[in-house]
Amino acid sequence: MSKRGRPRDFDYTSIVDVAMKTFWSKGYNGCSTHDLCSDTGLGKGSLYNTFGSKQDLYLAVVEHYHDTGIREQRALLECPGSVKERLQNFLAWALVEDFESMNPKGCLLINAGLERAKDDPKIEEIVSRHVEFLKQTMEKVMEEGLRTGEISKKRSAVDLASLFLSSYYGFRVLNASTQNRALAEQIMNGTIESIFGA
Amino acid sequence: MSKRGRPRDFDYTSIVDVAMKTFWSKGYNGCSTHDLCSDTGLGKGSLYNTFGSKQDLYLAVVEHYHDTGIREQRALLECPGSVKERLQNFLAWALVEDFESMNPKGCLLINAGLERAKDDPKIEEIVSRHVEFLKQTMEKVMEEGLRTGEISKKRSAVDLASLFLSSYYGFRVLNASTQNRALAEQIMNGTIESIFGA
DNA sequence: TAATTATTGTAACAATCAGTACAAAAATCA
DNA sequence: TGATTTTTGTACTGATTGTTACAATAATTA
Repeated sequence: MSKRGRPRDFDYTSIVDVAMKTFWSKGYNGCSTHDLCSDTGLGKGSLYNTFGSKQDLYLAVVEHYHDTGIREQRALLECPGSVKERLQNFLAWALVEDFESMNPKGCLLINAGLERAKDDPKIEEIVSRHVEFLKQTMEKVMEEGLRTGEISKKRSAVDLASLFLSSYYGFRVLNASTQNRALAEQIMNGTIESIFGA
Repeated sequence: MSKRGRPRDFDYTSIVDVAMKTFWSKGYNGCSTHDLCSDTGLGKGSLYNTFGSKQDLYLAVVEHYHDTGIREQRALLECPGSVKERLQNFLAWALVEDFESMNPKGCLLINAGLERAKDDPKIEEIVSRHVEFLKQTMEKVMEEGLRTGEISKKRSAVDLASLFLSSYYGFRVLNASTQNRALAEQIMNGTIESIFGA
């Protein structure tokens, strides 16, 4: 009972993956459907037949970034090891993303939120969902730190997670817009110190 | 010894101010020269005669935002009062900007950095300069807090300033992309708590 | 007043924009 | 094989992009 008609000769998710890089490096308004076609190798017919519109493809891209990103982030935050090590690894992972990977500009999710959330409620929804997931994961980590005594019990897990969340996104956007590695390392230090003391 | 020729019948900086709002709400790639003309009331002749190009006008806009912004931020951080009050006021000011003002989307400077720093080195330069100024101002405030004992002496002013800086920008971009006021208030709490303890 | 110099609005530019029309191609199913 | 169904590439659409050309306008200076 397979489908009739000519089968498409490309893989949906690998096209989304390529389009992701195009949107990532140029932004939504900064890249054209022509850019997307030439980067993916698809013709306009295939692209519009498969994804409907530039906006819909962007949604698929951001959703895909959320899916893979939240998995990666949870893996880092929920892996074995001390709480301090895990939070350090989380920031170190972001540092590599921002300074040593081929990935062009910071966190695609926050870029999408800043550029499109006001114009596209679905983008705002995905970004809010991702941030909420990430914050909850961070809260669990902070609770563990408080339970084991790694973190002084004077502060609540919610406050700690909120701080780490905002500091993390500030880290990402400062990295993307200033490319200042020395600053990045000071922020990593300052963030870890603020949670675990001197 | 005044200039010859027909004088322009508009004020340069007030046009920059209007263009700032247009770029702020729509982004660089998201607004057209037509948008800029209709918002400012200028014809294309005047606009190009005065500013040269869309890119040059954007540079003037971001520079102007930097000028006025750094003044406002320093005033908040260097005013009389306790260090805690000043840092709280700083975040409260950003909260009003992001949730209660007519200003459209977060901090124009960081938006400009994310959208244009990779394509326009002059934008990256302005953003880096602003961030550097702001961080130095924050460092002075933290030094004062350490000197007076408001802040526990276990941490360095540089670490504290770096943390506050990143948390501040994370605050701004999360506000702009999720419009979640409850989260914003948790971040304010978490940030202040992390500096001054429970 | 006459010469000079700058600003202004309008019209136009080629290029690019997102999206569509459609026929050829390629597969499945009967 | 022949009918059906989907994909694919190409050509095209009208609208918009950033920018320029230029003549009319309006001021100053001599």
